[in-house]
Amino acid sequence: MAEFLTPQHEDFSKWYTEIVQKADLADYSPVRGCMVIKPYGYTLWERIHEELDRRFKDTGHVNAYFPLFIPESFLHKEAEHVEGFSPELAVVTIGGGNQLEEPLVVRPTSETIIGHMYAKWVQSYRDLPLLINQWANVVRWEMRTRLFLRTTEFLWQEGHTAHATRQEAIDETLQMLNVYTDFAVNEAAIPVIPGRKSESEKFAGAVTSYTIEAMMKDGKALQSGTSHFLGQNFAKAFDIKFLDENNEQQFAWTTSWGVSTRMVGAVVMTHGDDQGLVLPPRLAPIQVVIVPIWRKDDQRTEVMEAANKLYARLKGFVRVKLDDREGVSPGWKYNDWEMRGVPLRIELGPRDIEKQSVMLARRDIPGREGKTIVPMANLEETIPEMLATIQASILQKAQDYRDANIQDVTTYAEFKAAIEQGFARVWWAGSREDEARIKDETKATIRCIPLEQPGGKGRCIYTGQEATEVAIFGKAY
RNA sequence: CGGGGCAUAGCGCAGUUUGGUAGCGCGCACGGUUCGGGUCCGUGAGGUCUGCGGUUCAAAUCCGCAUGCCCCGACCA
Repeated sequence: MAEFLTPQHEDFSKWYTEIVQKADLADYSPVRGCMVIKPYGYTLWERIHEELDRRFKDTGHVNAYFPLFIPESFLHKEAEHVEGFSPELAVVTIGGGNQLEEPLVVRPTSETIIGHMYAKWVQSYRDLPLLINQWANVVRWEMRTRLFLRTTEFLWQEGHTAHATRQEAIDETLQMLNVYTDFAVNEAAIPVIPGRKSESEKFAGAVTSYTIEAMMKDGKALQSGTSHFLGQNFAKAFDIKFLDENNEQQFAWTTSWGVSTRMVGAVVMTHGDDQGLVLPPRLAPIQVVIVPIWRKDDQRTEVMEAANKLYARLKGFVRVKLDDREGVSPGWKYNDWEMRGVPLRIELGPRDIEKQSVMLARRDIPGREGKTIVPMANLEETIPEMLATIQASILQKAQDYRDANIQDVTTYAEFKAAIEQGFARVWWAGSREDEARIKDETKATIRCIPLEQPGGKGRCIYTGQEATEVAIFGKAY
């Protein structure tokens, strides 16, 4: 068999670039660092969008839309925020042929303009909490870009909430982290580690940042969603004030949280194999593909009739596609749909029709072992069951892989070895500077301080001081 | 921004060293053959060789400048 795809073990990075394009997820655009999300990739994003949006609504949030352009001065109102984002801003200076009085930045994120609006909208504690999300594009002028993982323009959702009390805002921040974790595990089948960001890794302007960190198949970490407790930083910068029950002026407490099209990259790099994508059934644009098989013309009529009937039947309860392309062999189609990561394939030929059965092939188990013959009568039960099995199975596989590549280490030598293949979990009491030195020496950073802690005390891996928490280090995307 | 590589048909490349009618594979179109794991045969369409300037009888090829993209490093969802 010819090589259609660079094997993962040979060059994971190349594998990724190739599969994203070959599976029709995205293509490069004429503008450097930007991508075109193709229909198949966009449908996957739509599935992510739907599942997240459902969870946001369930937790009391509503959607709105804020403008793409932000007055440049807004960015300057929060000191850390401007420092963090200045290097990567795209700025519009000309409009309608005239130099603008004040340049407009293309939003890199919307805390500032939303802060400005919230200040207008919030007068009383009765106006709180404000629980708004927006689905939008944002622009960050990145040095190096990669399809889905880091592009100049990307799609995301950003939730922005304002609360009357500190505790309520903290609860919101953690609630949304839980929502992300739930989504990642139960929809994307990605076993993420929820945790807190270190000082140097936190969002520009946040008091505390939380993250869900995932391990990709090359052992590197991908930050797949973030939730920030912003304290009163933005409230003070934008004057979001309200009168409380005692008729006293208070600053609001705000949060923000986001998941981006990077999630698509996470799905690709968590489950994909040398055959191509492996999509979790719950997110897959196509869950089942029917490949008809015939030899002679009379068989063709018979098979296509049966295939069309089957398609009409399945359409009611799964996302199904009938591959009726002519001129390509069934074997070619198998490979083609495997590359696109379709979880389940139905092979339907004369032999099956005769026996009133179909051949079911699982994407997550390659070759003959993944094939079973099932009676056509039970497909309403068999297919959803099989999809659920696949979903559970790829989650388990990803979790086993991750667990096998997280090591608890106590010496710096072990640490260095551990981060060559995955994550290192260590006792940590170091400073921002210690973290920077480790990054220089090993390229690894604190991915997160997991919410789930072992308790007790230990010796800090770097400083040798007494430490009360463990941190997870890894090389990051 | 530093280092490296590349730019020739939709895609992947050869041709550039040594200047002389622009080629191969895949894909695409048409016809036939095939179809239970990437069929086979035939016919055909498709190129201002990234751009600008120079050398020359003659430039994809030599020289200069520019631009774009990819990979590796510092910043980042």
